[in-house]
Amino acid sequence: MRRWSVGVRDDQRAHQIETIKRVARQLLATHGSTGLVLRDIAREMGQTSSAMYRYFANRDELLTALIVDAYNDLGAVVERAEAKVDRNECFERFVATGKTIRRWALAHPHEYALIFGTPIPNYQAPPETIVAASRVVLVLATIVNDLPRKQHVRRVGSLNASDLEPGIGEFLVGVTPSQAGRALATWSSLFGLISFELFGHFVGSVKNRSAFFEASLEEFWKGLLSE
Amino acid sequence: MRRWSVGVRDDQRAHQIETIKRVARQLLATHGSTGLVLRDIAREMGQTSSAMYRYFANRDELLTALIVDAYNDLGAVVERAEAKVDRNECFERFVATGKTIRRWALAHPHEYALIFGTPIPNYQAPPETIVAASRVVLVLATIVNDLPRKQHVRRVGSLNASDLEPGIGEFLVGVTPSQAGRALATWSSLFGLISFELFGHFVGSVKNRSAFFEASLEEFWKGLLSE
DNA sequence: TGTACATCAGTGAACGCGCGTTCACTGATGTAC
DNA sequence: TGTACATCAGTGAACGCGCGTTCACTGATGTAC
Repeated sequence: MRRWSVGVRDDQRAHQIETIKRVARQLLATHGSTGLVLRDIAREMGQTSSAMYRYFANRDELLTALIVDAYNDLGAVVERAEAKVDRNECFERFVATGKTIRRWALAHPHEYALIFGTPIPNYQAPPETIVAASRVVLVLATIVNDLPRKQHVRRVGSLNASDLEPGIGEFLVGVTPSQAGRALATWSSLFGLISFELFGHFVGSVKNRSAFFEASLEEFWKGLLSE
Repeated sequence: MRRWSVGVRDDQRAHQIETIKRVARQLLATHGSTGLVLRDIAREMGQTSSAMYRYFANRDELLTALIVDAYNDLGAVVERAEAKVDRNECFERFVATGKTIRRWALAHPHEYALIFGTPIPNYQAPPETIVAASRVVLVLATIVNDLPRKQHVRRVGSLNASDLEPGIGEFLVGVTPSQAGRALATWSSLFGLISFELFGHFVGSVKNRSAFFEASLEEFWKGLLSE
């Protein structure tokens, strides 16, 4: 029978897992996703590559852990930033959320690419990533849910209820499917802007990326609501 | 001195280069960007891997060729589709452009990822890719340029002329920088929508992706113009 | 409290594989006179 | 038109390297009685 109190060994195990992931994130940041090599992580830690298999069954499991962590890290940072804003100021909450997502993306470009960039070939994301992924989405959804006058959320013209998944009603409450569609499009636009910037598609056109992002963010909000 | 008429050898050479790229695109489509392996391409062609070096100095050069081709293919397809629409119907031209980009992306997901997804680590895009990249952008710019009443293009509130690169004025003519910013944001939103769909971020929320895209496209256009 | 045993972390060598790239070469095709 | 030479496509073997993963093992740490 397993002891239910957490002993020294368990502590060290958890600590070691954290170290592996920290080093992995470091390599990710310096060498890109190609640099995520088990042997390099072990070398960096002064250990053998086979030691890694005490903590992760294989490379994909480590990758999953990093993806889940990235979603959670972004989620936590955004939740914290958004929570600081007056609950009644939905626009300010939206701006804080957007700016925080962008700041996190710029600070962790490779982790951002991991979760919002090209899917990794031959890698199937397990369900646990979906749970972690929903955190940021939930922040944005809550802002819409907290709007005092929901009828002001613009509809997406020719969108029917059947065009969206039924589950969407649990996230976005008190709005019509057509309005939910507008919210989805707004989020997609937000991440589109960040991806375009991060992946180099504003080279030669946008100079002051922060100013452009923040100005666009404001317009996205205006577009979400009807005057 | 080189013969200026193109001989049989030159024809065959050009044909061989096309074959290599075609096979490479096939492998890209079936195995993702990881599947882009010189040895596999050669094997598929019934040749030795070293034979590839008659046509491409190294793997990066082939990659560049594929990227340039992808941009040009997308550009050509979009140009053709957009040209079919009545020049006076700017909205219809925008819709045709957007729908064609999406259709191409769905038909060539890995080529789309190559040019609009996560940048490839340790790969520096040479200037020739930028030229090819500008074709699609130009189509979208021309639609805005052809608008009869440009004052109806919405401005991006707090955007200054200095926030954009000066060269933007050569693409988007007759509009203020603030209006050009709105156009840029619209394009970014368009590609954001496609990337979100392709990279799996609408799983669990959007069911009928075509309907959602087309409905959103219409809203993007409305957002571009003030009533 | 002490002892026998079980559990776990980490080692080091090896397996099997695949990669991009080089190089000396052969034979076919084109070119110059 | 014929011949000598240059150019080119493609071969096959090899280099050097790195990868994920396995496996028998050693020694330290925790557990049960």
